[in-house]
Formats: sequence, C-alpha cells, structure tokens
Amino acid sequence: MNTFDLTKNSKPMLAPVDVSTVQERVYQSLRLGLLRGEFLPGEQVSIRALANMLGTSAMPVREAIARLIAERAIEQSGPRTLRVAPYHASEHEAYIRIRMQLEGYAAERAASGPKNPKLVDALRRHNDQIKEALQVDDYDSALTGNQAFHFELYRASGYSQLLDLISTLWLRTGPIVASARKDTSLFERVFTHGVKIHSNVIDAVAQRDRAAARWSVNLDIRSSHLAIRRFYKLADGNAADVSGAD
Amino acid sequence: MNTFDLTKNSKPMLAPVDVSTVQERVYQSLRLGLLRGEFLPGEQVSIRALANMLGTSAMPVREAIARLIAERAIEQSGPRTLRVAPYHASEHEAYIRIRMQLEGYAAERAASGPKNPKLVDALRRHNDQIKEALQVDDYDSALTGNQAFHFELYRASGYSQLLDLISTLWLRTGPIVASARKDTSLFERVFTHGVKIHSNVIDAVAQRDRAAARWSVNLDIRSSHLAIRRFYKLADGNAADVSGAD
DNA sequence: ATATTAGATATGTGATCACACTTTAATTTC
DNA sequence: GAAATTAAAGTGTGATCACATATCTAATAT
Repeated sequence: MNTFDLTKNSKPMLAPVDVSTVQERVYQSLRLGLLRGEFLPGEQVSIRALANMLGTSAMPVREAIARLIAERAIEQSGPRTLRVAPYHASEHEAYIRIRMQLEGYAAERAASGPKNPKLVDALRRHNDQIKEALQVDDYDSALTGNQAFHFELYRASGYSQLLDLISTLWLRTGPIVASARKDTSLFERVFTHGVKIHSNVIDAVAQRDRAAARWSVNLDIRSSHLAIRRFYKLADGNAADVSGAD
Repeated sequence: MNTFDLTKNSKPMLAPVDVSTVQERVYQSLRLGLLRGEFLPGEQVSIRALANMLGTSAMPVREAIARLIAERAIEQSGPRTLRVAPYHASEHEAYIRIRMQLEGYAAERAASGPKNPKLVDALRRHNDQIKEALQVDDYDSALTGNQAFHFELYRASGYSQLLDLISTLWLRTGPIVASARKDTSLFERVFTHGVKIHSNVIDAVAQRDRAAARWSVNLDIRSSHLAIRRFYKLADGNAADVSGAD
C-alpha cells in the first residue's frame, strides 16, 4: 500500500499565489521595461543603479536579475558585468525558428478550438489599434498593439504554460525589435505589412483553419525577422564608419 | 550617420564566460539534483537547509532558487514556502505537447543535416547503455542514458538555444519522471519499449528522414507520458486509501 | 602631445542581521 | 486526560556591510 510514498500533490487546484513581494514587483517592472524596449540590446545594467531608480535596496533587484538571467534576457558579459542580451545575428535566427515552432503551434491550437467570435473580435480590435497607431506615427502604441494581438491569440491556445514560454522568448527578442523602431521608415513599412498578415491570421482563426493560422503566424514572425536583420546590417555598417570596434 | 545609435554589440563572438561563482555551482548542483530525481515533485525546500547541506550561506542559494523559479522548476506555494513543482495532470499534459513541438523540431533538424555517422554511433551507444542498465535493474543508469540519448540528438540540431529551452522543460518534467521509477515494473516496461523507439529514431537519423525522426521522438515522448500518467493515477488511488486529503 | 601610472569610484558576490509571519512543540488550564 | 494557550523554532524577505576586483579619471612622466 505504501508502494508509492511520493509527496502527495496536496494542491490539485492551481493556486493563484498572489504574494506581492518587492522583488516580484521589481521583476515585473524590469520585464515590462524589456518588452517595451526601454532597454537597448547589449546595454549594461547595474544592480545598484536599478535599485536607486526603483527606490529600493539591492536585494530585490538581485533576485529579479537572477530570474532574468535564467530567462536569458540578461547575461553576464564579464566577471562583474551585467548587460541586456545583445543582438547576435545567428543567435537571433535560432530564436526566430524556435518562436515559429511554438507560436505556430499556439496559433494552430487557437484556430482549432470551438468557434470563438469574442476572440476574433478582440484580435480585430488589436489589429485596428496597430493600424490607427501607424497613421499617427505612435510607434509605442503600435508595438503594444502588436504584442496584445499575439498574446491574445496565444492565450487562446488554452495552455498557459505555452504562453509563459513564448513570453520568455519575447523577453529576449523584445529589446531587439523595439530598438529597430529607430528606423522609422523601415518600422512603418514592416508594421503596415504586418497588419495585412494579421488579417490573414484573423481569417484563419474565424474559419478554424489550423494550417492557415500556423502558416500566417510564421509568415508574420519571419517577415519581421527579415526586417530586423536588415536593420542591424545597416546599423552595423554605419557603426563601423564611426567606431573602429574590433 | 548617428541614425542608429544603439549600443553596439561589442562582443560578436559569443563569450564562454566561465565565471565560477558559488551561486553558479549551487545552481548547477540543484539543477542536476532535479534532473536525477533527487527531489520529489511537491517536496518542500528550504533555503537555509540547502545552504547547510551545500556548505555555504543563504545568499548563493537564494539566487540559484530565484533562477529555478523563473524556470518553473521551483515555485512558491505560499507566502513563505517553496517547493519543487508538483505533478498536476493537465499541466503536465501541456508540457508534453510543448515538448513534442520543440523536441520534434530538434530531431527533425538533427536528421536533416549532412550525414553524421558519429552522431549515429553516439546515439546507438547511449541506447545500448539503457538496454544494459535494464538488464541489471540499474534504473539510475537507464535514466541518465535516456537523457544522454535525447540531449545528444537535440544538440545535433545545431541550435544551442533550442537545447537550453528543452533542458529547461526537462527540469520541470525531471522530478516527475524520476519519481515514477518507484514502480519498477512499469518503469522497466516503459523503458524496454523506449529502447525500441530509440532504434527507430536512430534509423531515421541515419537515413536522414526528417519526418520519421520527428514522428519517432514524439512517439517516445507520448508513450512515456502515458506511463507517467498511469503511474500517478495509481499513486493517487493508493494515496486516497491512506490519507483523507481534501 | 602621448603614453604610463596611480588613485578613486563602482561593480557583483557573499555573509550576516532584523523582521514579520507560520508552523510546531511544549505548557498550562479546565 | 483532553483541549486551549503559549512559547520556541523555522520560514522567506529585505537591508546593510565587507571584500576583491574591474573600470574610469586624472595626474605624472616621458
């Protein structure tokens, strides 16, 4: 009878666990900052400086940073140096491929569930936000709208764990995408194209066409990836003119 | 010219960064312990206790734990309580599906590269280790052999980032799989079947058949998942006889 | 004017302490 | 003797200090 004396899963219902500690708020704050592009790829960060900025001591920041290091959003570039994960072409390529697998799968699931008009409406609303933001050159709004669109879709996959994983990946891609906003012309072109692709995604979800949903999302990811790559190639060329970096 | 004043990626070559701090060693130690099933799902952990056990102070353990929390290997079950992620059927199901996407993709890539006899040899060797371990009922060796087989395959995908992500997922699944070793009969049956499936994987890699590789790996994941689920269903039934838990 | 060096500042890391709180054990009380 | 109460450990969390070392600044020497 005591063959299986493993610690019983005492809490079958997944506990919300709202525990609001300082480190948790610091973590969420840094996470949001990364996602909104308030940090540049490769930018150095300092525990004490962040602690001052956030009006707290070093401790909570240290643990928040430790979590972000585990998520590869921040890395140690030297013995006593922390920085936001820099852009590296081949690395980024790998992340893009992985994202296509994961986000494509999430889209596939979202499109294969029961008919969901509320989801379709929400997606259309987010896409409209992007469209309107572009007309007034509000790139912050365009970025948050884009994020809202994708996360709304992925949440509909029904797997919160999948959403978690994807958002971790966005944490690494986030600063890179956001920094590309500096090339306004490229940014606008990409997002204008993105709005059209999103329409295809919405149609696929509305028609419950799994394959089309996956395909469209992958196209969206890939096309923005190509733009990013082009942006960094240009930036690299320009930077080479100024600094004679190794 | 200063259109793109983003922080230049000063280190194009990905630095190894060997910095051997105490917290890093603690982290690796806990990680290995989780992977080898030295922790039970749902088991409570204490920072101070671990610090004593590892012969250090609380600080390095705190940051190591923070990283493991970010990887969802450890979670806070209460305001001041930490535990190893418990088994929860539906949650586990989600992780299995995600693993099938990611590990299937990695296998697909490993099988679609140039002909790689050294990889095939290594895989065969790992699979033999499992086979031999089963004959002498050495379940530890069977588990590490299985892990070596899968990671060898995924490493051949060429994406270290993919390997990282997968190993993070194994960190969550690890204690669950390892604890199922308590049912020796089920364990042996599953792994005996697993050895056969691994052969199919090896064949697929040898013949560079992408689809077969993905399909076989997914079968491996799914079949072990079904066994785990069965194990926990049995354990749950038995536990219900003993404890009148809610 | 350039290169070298010495000092000062800032860095992450580890240890320790104080605190609020929960859990457990012992004690007291009825 | 059983139940209620109280005291004692034990918990994660946050703050602070000490330390070795890396990085930058400024003065010195060439």
